[in-house]
Amino acid sequence: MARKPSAADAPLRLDNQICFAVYSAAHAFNRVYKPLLDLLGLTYPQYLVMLVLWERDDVPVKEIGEKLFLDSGTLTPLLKRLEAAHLVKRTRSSEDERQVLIALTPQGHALKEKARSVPQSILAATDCSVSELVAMKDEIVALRDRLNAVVGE
Amino acid sequence: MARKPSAADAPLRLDNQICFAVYSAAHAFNRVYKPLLDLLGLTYPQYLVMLVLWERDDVPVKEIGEKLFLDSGTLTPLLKRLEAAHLVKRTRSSEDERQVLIALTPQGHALKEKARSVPQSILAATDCSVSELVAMKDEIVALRDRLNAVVGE
DNA sequence: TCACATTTAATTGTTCGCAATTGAATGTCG
DNA sequence: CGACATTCAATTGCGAACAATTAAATGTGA
Repeated sequence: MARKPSAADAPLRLDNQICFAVYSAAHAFNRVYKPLLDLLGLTYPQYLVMLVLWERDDVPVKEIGEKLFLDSGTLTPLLKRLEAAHLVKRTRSSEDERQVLIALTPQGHALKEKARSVPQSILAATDCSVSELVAMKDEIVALRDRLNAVVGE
Repeated sequence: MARKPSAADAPLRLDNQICFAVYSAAHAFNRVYKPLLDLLGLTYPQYLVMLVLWERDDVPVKEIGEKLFLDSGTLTPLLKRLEAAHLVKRTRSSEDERQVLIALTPQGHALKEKARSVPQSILAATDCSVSELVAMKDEIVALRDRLNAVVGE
């Protein structure tokens, strides 16, 4: 039973799975980012949150979650760690007391300058042209959005 | 100080990051897999281990780790959970007592048949042609391998 | 043979990621 | 206005993921 490679098994072969490609590529990115982000004192998900805040400050947790596809169970402890590192401040909104607004501290703002060298280091590690990467990124985003549409976002 | 959108900020914008595309696509895949794998009683990483074992049985932990890019810190507890679920058996190799060999139980073997419908459901969720997916997969794998080469695998 | 390095899993501790629940604030509808 | 549902963040519990360390088995070289 299932001793020799069978054509019927092809869909279950690891190397044929796009999702394993994506899964393992995500981990590979993480490993490349790690030493760069260690210099900033950030983990990769924390870096993503900082990217959001460097674009727009004073944002409710909900909005960060929508941009990063993460929920409060992930974000609440992560944001508390960023607060403990003096990079953000968490304050309950006065208009709507259900919301918690996340604002950068001066140190959080300042970290942006140190982070500017990161994307270029990553680009070098990919050994790809910018146009290739943009094309791949657009394809992957389109795929992601179709997947999220199925789950029902 | 960084009030209006600046061209210098483009590399730090979330939407320009291929790695966020990959990261968020991996999570999107996970969400699509979840209800399918719940029927098998597996998590996604556990499913990956089972894919490896369905291809070749009686494999040392090390080899599973190399195929999935995971280390013993991740695999040891995961394999213990698969053993607790009666899907695999862990036995120390007699030739080399450092190695632990992972073998499928009859239930582990049988689960392969239930899993055959999974890849097709995923394919449907992507709303892509097979050839498109194969092309993307190959690109992503090539990128992953270049990234892993930089870290030094 | 014996000291030493290497290999392999297991362990410990920290951080994600998510499902499920809780509790407070807000919205809605009769 | 008042019962009810909804929204939002926090919390709890579990399963990854990985760095760092440990311990045992094996390999290597003097």
